[in-house]
Amino acid sequence: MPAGRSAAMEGDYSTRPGADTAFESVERLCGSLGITLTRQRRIVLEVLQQATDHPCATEIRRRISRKRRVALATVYRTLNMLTEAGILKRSLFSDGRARYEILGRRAHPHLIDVTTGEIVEVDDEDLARQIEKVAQRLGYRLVDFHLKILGAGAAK
Amino acid sequence: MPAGRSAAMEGDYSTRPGADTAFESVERLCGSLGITLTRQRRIVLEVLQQATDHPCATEIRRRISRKRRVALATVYRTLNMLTEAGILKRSLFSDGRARYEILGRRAHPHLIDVTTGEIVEVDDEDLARQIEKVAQRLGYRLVDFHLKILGAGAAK
DNA sequence: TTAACTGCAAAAGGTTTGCCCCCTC
DNA sequence: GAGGGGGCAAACCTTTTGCAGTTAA
Repeated sequence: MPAGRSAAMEGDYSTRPGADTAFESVERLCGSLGITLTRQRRIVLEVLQQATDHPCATEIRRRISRKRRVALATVYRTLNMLTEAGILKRSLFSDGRARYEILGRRAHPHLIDVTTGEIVEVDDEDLARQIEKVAQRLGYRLVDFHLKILGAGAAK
Repeated sequence: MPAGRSAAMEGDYSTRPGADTAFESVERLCGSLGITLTRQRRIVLEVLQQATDHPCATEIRRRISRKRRVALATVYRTLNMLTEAGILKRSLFSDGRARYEILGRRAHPHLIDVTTGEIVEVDDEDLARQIEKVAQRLGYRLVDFHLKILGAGAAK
């Protein structure tokens, strides 16, 4: 099991700038897809909206349960529904748990520090473009990609 | 669950050219790492050597059990040991099972046809180089990468 | 003989499902 | 009163582990 995800795990995840606006757009998206935004689903979305990391189902529930209460099964059902609807993105990391994020922006790589387990989001337009080109060359239309770069920290 | 992995699942996986030589080198590698190649471990390696796909633990055992017999726990223990030794590479795909391949060559992307579930191996030196550069730019030394490109088949 | 390895069965951990209640339309 | 959603607990599936028997150095 990964060692150091202390910061995020302790619960002090901060708010992403512009979260409100994004939430409204997700809400609209759900509406247009015919997904009823119940209390529980809204709560799950809120947690993901506020997260700056990629929480798993139990972690999402843990964050919820500070104040409110949603059954774990409901969290899973919500995550599955929203993933199938294309609103969330599910990623599998090596700890065996699925982790989720709002599919608000383009697919982006994750860099995983193999020494600490820390996950860093990467933004690189060139890389994304090149991946798209590879898919095209093989005769496919790029739908999405999952790139995990495992790196050893330059730390001393 | 993924739909079409019919061909490989039916068991008609073919032999990779040059498999014998490669097997000897794996065997040597195990020796130099102090890993005893028992009957069971050799069988697991043989299956992986002959595979052209990326079988999961139960699938490996299924292929074994045509003739011989290895306990599933042993398959798992072997896969873990060889993965930790750096001889195998474990990849997580979206069906929740870990799949394995012999780490004989450089890390390479997988293209997954989202319509059929088919997995295609991709070779692209430029892409690999660019991923390495990204890691370096962020201050890491590239250890490995996992790139899954999800594409929609150009099929009619 | 000791240490490593295997098999079996049970346990573990994440995820899904069945069932029933509740709420809404 | 029909239908969808949620809670709870049980089921499921992959993977791990404890233990006892076996093999090998």
